[in-house]
Amino acid sequence: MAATDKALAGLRQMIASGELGPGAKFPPEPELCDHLGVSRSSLREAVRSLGALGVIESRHGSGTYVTALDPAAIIGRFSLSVELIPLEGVLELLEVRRVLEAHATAAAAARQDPELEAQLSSVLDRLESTTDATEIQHLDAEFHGLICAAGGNPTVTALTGVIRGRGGHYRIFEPGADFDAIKQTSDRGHRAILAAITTRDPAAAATAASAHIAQTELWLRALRPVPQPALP
Amino acid sequence: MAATDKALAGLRQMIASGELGPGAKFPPEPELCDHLGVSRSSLREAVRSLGALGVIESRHGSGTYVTALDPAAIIGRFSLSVELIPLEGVLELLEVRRVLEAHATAAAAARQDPELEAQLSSVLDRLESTTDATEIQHLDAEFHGLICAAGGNPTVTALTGVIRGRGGHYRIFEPGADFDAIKQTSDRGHRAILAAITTRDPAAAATAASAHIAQTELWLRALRPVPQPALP
DNA sequence: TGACCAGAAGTGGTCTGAGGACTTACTCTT
DNA sequence: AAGAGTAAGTCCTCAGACCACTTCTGGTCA
Repeated sequence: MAATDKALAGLRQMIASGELGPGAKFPPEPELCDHLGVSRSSLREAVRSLGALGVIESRHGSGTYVTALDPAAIIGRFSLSVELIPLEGVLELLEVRRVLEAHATAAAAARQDPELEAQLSSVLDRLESTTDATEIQHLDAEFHGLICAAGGNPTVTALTGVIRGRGGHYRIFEPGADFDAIKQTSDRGHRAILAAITTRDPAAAATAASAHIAQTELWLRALRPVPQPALP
Repeated sequence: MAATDKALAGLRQMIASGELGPGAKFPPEPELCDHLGVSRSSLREAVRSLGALGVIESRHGSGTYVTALDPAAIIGRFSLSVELIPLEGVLELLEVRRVLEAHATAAAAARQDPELEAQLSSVLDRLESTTDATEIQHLDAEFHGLICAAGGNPTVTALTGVIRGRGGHYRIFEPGADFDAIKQTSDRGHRAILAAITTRDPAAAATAASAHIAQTELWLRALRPVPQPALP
């Protein structure tokens, strides 16, 4: 077994066995090297691997710790890889988002939360009054993010957020021939979702959300823009 | 900006910009070090990070390559972190699986594929005739995996597979007082799913799959076994 | 007594250099 | 033309040194 793999397995085992729970601190690097039987370089590469996956966190000068192992945070790490997925794969991911977000939107509609409805209405007012692509993207993310959060499952919120972020790199809302038509269709979709939530109709909310995202899928399929995602 | 972060950003940028597409080969390590302005240690830690995320693959003696950037493969990498998530988080993830698998099962039912139905029936015959916990787990995974694959979205298949794998670490089917009752309920759930698929009823299939997984969630909530996942 | 500051110890971050292990391509032999 | 052997290219691992940051400790001063 390769040295780095040995270190990786050892670190994972320390967590899986319950020896180190969420938030626990690992021994110092030299001690871990002895314990795992690898050099410091190999150990550090293993630590980086688990760090990229959101399982371990190194704090300079302080130590190395197990993260909270919160599923939403771990899924958030996916954005590093999802942002590099080509368009073909993004379409597969959008189906996941469509299904999950329909579910979350239905749950949000069942909650009967006037404050949420006021927030959403405010976001839509701002969204409908702008034509700036970046602002559209941010407000769209806020709208859907608020709804997903109201759905009550942070994991769903994180997962849909990652996928939405990837889709946003393909700029549908570039000023162009179809801009007005696309924008109007999008705005109507958002209003339909809000209406279903306001009338506390989960089934209608799921349908509206599903249709709205399906529309996005159609635009992406049709546009097939140059797959050149912008990094943050 | 820290050295490793600089290397990480540089590597990602090379992929995101389109300079290196899926399957492309990176320059040798010394050359990359020059280009990115970091030492070999830092570069290698960055490569490991992207390797853990399924974006980059290093082949000993050959070179470092961009992976196929296939979303299913990238999601599969999640199992390394998901397998360490505590029970509380697993319940959130199971809701994701329930929603996605209901969707995939409905799609499978709409496909009208006699060969699939024969395969599923065979798996259930074997599943119903065993009481071995490990075999139950494998056959259960095969049953649900076949259905998800028939659903047509590999990303959904990968995602549900990762979550199912995590849930499997909690051994519901340990021989005990409730074993027979649990096993019978589980078997009935599987038959209900297969019946809906055989009668080509997507709505019934979605409902049956959703109910079956919801039952698993209930068992996990009730049992709250010692969270000691087994590593492969 | 309390707050603040300086130093010391602990810990991760980075760099350099060396040798080993594996893959690949080439060349020579049969 | 096929095979074995060789050489070049590349990643893997280790070791040691030094730097940067955090944390704790002890003392000082108001």
